[in-house]
Amino acid sequence: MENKEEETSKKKTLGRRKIPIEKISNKKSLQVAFSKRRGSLFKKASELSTLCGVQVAVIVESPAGKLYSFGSPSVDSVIDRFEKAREDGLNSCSEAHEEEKGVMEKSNWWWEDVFLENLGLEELEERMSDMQVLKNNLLKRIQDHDDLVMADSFLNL
Amino acid sequence: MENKEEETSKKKTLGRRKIPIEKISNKKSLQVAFSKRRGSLFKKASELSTLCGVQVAVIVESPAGKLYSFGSPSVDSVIDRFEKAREDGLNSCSEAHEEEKGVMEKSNWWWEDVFLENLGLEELEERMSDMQVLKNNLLKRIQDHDDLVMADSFLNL
DNA sequence: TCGGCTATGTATAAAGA
DNA sequence: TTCTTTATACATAGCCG
Repeated sequence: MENKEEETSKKKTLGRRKIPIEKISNKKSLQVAFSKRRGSLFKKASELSTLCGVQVAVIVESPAGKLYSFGSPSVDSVIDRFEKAREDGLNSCSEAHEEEKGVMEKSNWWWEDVFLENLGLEELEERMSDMQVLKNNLLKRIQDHDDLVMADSFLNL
Repeated sequence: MENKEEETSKKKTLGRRKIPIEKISNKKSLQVAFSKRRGSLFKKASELSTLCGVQVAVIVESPAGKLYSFGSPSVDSVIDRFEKAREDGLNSCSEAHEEEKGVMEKSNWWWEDVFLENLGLEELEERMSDMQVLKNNLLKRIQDHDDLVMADSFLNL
């Protein structure tokens, strides 16, 4: 009577859980967290800009290496001011952030379970486009290794 | 009986109030809100960087016109990448404040969970090679698709 | 400006659709 | 991946000192 929830005290979810601020190991979780937090960060930046009437610029790299940005009124205008201010010297304050990259786990599968069979033209072309980005990232990484020999042979991609 | 808190309504404060997202008129409040939110924004940026192992840069102007920034690993490195990426024109997506948002959020990124950060040269080249294969599959699929569409349109004629 | 406090608004981890 | 739901963690407006 009183304990209407007694045996059915099965909470549908655990609700938000506390997580340590360190690189998320689970790829799926990391991707989801990235998307949500990137959106929230941009939103916060937008609010700060509106509430205080100030310019703001945010640039973030995705786990895949793609760059996303938000700027009010625009990223470029803020960057210009930043660069200009840095020349003049003393009217900017910055906070650095040292961090160590966690060791990425092995993953030699990639698109093992990627099926192209059931995709529409639009999706296929979308992936073709995405692959272009991935290719650029790969090339960039390879060049970082200061060995362009092999890379050149793949430039025909 | 119902208002058990009536006489002892000793709530010290009203707690957080909801405020509209528009420029704060009261100067004092604006200054306070700016300081708090700037700190929180930087903190969020830092968390995103750590949790997802990605680079982040944030630049904000204070109500007084001073510039504050946060970057991981540094504002400059991220700006450099941003500028460089813009030259290439391909791998960056941005949102302007008053413009339409979320235009480029549509791609599925099936390899979003692919991390190139800590791979060795050999692994990178291996993936480059794999990508060659995938590209061919993609092109073939697109070709097949086009053929089907072509065939269909012919039938309809 | 800089913190501290409180009550409430908001962000978000997990899981499922 | 995107959207929804749920419960909880975290952010923060208004006040004080």
